[in-house]
Amino acid sequence: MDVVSPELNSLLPDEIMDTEDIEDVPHSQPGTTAVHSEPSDDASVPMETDTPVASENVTLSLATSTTTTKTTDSVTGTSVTTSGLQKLTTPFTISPANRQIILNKVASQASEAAKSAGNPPQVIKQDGQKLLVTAIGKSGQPIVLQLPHTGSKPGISQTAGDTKSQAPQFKVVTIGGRSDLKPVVGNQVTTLQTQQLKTVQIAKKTPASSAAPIKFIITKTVNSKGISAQTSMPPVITGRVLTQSSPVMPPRTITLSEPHNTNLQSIPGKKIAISPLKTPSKVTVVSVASPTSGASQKSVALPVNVALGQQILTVQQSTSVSPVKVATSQSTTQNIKPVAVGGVGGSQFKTIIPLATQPNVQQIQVPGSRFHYVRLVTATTASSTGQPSGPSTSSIQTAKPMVVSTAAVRMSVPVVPAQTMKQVAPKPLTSGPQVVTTTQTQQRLIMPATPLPQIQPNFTNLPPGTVLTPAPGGGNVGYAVVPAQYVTQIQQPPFVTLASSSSFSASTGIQTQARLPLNGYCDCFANGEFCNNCNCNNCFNNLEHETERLKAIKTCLDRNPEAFKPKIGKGKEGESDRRHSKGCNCKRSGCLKNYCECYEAKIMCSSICKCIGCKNFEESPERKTLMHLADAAEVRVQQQTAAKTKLSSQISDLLMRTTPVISSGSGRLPYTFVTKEVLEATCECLLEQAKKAEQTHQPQVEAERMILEEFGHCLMRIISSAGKAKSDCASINC
DNA sequence: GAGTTTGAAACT
DNA sequence: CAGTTTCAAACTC
Repeated sequence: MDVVSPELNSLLPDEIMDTEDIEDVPHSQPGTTAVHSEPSDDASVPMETDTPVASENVTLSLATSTTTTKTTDSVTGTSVTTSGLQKLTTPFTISPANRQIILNKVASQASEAAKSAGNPPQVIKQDGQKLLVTAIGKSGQPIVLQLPHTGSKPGISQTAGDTKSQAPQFKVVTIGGRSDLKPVVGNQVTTLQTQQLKTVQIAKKTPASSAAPIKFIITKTVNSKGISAQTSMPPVITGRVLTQSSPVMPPRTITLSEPHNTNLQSIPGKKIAISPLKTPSKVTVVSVASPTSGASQKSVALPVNVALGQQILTVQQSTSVSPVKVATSQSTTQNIKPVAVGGVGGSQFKTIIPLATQPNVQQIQVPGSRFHYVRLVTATTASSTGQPSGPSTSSIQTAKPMVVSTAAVRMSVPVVPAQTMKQVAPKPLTSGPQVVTTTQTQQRLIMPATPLPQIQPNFTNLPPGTVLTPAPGGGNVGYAVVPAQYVTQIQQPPFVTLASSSSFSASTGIQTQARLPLNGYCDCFANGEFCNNCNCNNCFNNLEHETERLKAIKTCLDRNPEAFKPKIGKGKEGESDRRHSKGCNCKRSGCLKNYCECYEAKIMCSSICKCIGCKNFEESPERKTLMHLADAAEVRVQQQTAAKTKLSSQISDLLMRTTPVISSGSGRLPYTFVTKEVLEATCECLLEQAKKAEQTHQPQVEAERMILEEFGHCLMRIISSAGKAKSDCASINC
């Protein structure tokens, strides 16, 4: 069996076309109802019908009401059942010959749409294989995707149950922007099991040659129960053609025209969330059921994950023999899970409406492409002729999560010792509480950073209140360190730690755990710390209930050995990146809010994350924007701080410099009073004294003394004058 | 500070 | 393993 039709194989990227793990919808009625796409070029018979027709014009009414509408081609008898979404009716016409499908939104109700089943609103000329994409909820023009003509002869009918019949490669992708659309699970009788959709985000690092990161969204049907008459979905391919070698599956060449030029990409607000570094961990395949007879019916549902509240419109296509069937019976009850893939500008919806009966459709998020890619896998039992590399089996294969070769994707998530933990080296245990000096200023109870099978015995055997301190060169193993505030308790007689244990001596770990705050899972407990200054009620996460606490710890570790491991550890060996040990599971925050543990830890989401609509990857424009904003804010704060500091410094310096000037009046230095006039006067005085001594015939020594005394008098007068001037200025300034 | 949103963890 | 429930943190107003 060819899991992937040759056409699709030639159209889809290699990594997308990796079908090894793609789960296919099981056939409850193998060989009778399934319509299989032929790998060969002969794919002219898209519908299961006993009546050959020259042309197959199928009008489908996509009703979004709660009722399910099934339309039937008047010519071929092909009926299409749509499980509706409210207030959405989209009739369209299928022309298998030209392989075009046009979807146009109409405002009619579901019933009207059903009535219009026999009235194809549009007939497409049979001149090429096209895939039309329309925007549901918008009046935009339909998008036409041109598929390469396979050369098949249109109009050739296949009998029901013909496993070699080729489903027409009709690809209809409807993209809508209604925010109020919600998936409706009908109450009608259905032949399909309730199906659930999930999103697989395949992340890979942006290839160097790629202009933008590629993201894949793969949808698959999760059918845990057998479904009668299920067929795969018709292939719907959008997005750029990618090539990527896969270690599992050989590369495949895609020849489909690239949808870059389609209107799909030009639809505003269709930001597709890109999940980086992710493998197709979430795959949802919508089962497709095709009735083998008028009574039986196969439904085709194609889920599409779209951005921001986009809803999935499921279309059931029945290929019943009866020409016209407008009924709400035999509808498919499907649990369609809307997936918000991100984006901006409000809720939008994308709907991929499968028209063919067989192919499985997988929505793919291509990192960086900002568009949804849908991988179509045609489950068929037909001969594999023409199938380039697809597996050929005799039965429809079960779709499995696709494994995409993403060499750049970091897969392993080794957990390293807690970053926030204070690692201490074990000390030889002795009896009784021990208090050992430590370099840490504040001791905190630390849980072992490693899985504690080795530590646990010693840990549990530790006397309550034992304090372990790091030893020089200690390993990475963390041990319980009692907070400093509890050291006093420890140093007290042992009754402190055993006081309450007797009452719970028989309590199990769970019971003990239940007594702990928040069932033992408060942050303090999770962090391996005692509760301190918490608002816990009836808190047992303290030293007084150490026994119960240790039991609870043991219980937690038994249940989850990594319970006390840090969530954020280092990446794979050789990688310096920090990674979340479990990965986040964000759905609505886009991993760009602190709700996301990855984002909160300022790390990128990785392949292990299960988030939907992730934007927390390196190439994410949203993340870059946030980072830029954060950086800008930080820079701004730093600049403001620096400016304040500088200004303060400048003010201080200015004050320091301007003080002499300002106080020049009152704080004038004494030497400023020694002016030229003062010096001349002083010199005159000294000369006058010298003359006086000469006239009196005083000895030289006496003459010098008289001159020096006069110099002293002059200085005294200068100082006196200066002091007087300062006091005068001060009095004036006041 | 109250109400809402979100997602991890527990639970089924 | 997947869906549901719980609830505290994050977020908004």
